[in-house]
Amino acid sequence: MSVTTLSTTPQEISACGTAPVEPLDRTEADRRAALLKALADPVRLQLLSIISASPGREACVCDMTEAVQVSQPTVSHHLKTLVDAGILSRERRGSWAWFRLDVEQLAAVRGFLA
Amino acid sequence: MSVTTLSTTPQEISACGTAPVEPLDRTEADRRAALLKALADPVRLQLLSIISASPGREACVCDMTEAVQVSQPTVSHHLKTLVDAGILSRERRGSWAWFRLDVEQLAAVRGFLA
DNA sequence: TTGGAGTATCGACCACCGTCGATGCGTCTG
DNA sequence: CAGACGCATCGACGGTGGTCGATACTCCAA
Repeated sequence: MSVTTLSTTPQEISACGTAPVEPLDRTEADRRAALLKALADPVRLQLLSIISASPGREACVCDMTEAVQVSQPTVSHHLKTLVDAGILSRERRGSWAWFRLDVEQLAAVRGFLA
Repeated sequence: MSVTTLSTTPQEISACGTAPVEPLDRTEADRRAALLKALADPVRLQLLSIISASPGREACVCDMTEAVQVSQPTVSHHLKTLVDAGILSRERRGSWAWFRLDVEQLAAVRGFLA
């Protein structure tokens, strides 16, 4: 077969002269995008920074509502988003709600960003 | 000063008994959120996976439009988003547009996710 | 120079997201 | 028990983002 002949074998050559590369599976892409989307908000990054810097990587809501410049319902909403994504876990201790960082989930994000 | 006395010193104690932690600066949080937002889309993750797996970490648009299930304008739009975020760089070679991955920018994202 | 192929831009539509005030639900404390 | 406090949920609003078809732009080839 001549080098100028177009091939129909699995090792096909595209118009610009490169071998095609299979993209990431769409389902897996959806999963990863959902995780990144949960992280892609400035207020949520601030909340995570507070929790991450706190002893035991856990913090109480009352400390966070004072630290960021949004209303209490908005803080609650953002925390729920992070819990739903599996990045935080919620635990009630009496009147207060505590949130703990899931370090493995965050490590997983760093992993597929490599 | 008694332990039950509320303090107004910098080492204040909040209602739930922890020392307050300063959150991430809002401007820096905006910067990081913008980067993560650019990554937080399944189609963009698929495009990045193609580029990342290609020799030299660069790929031609024509290979990508065939690999993902969206229209050509949409592919162009997503690539522009990644270029604007500084994750990709664009280069024209004759008729074709090539995109190269900025590995340092990705490393920076992994860095502040630690 | 003219045609065609590869990309980018435009305009529009629809869905989703961040935000808030108001309100409901638990929990502790007089 | 009643009130107060901490937090979650609801409903609504405005802004943003993903998608497409149509179209303009750019470069190469004939």
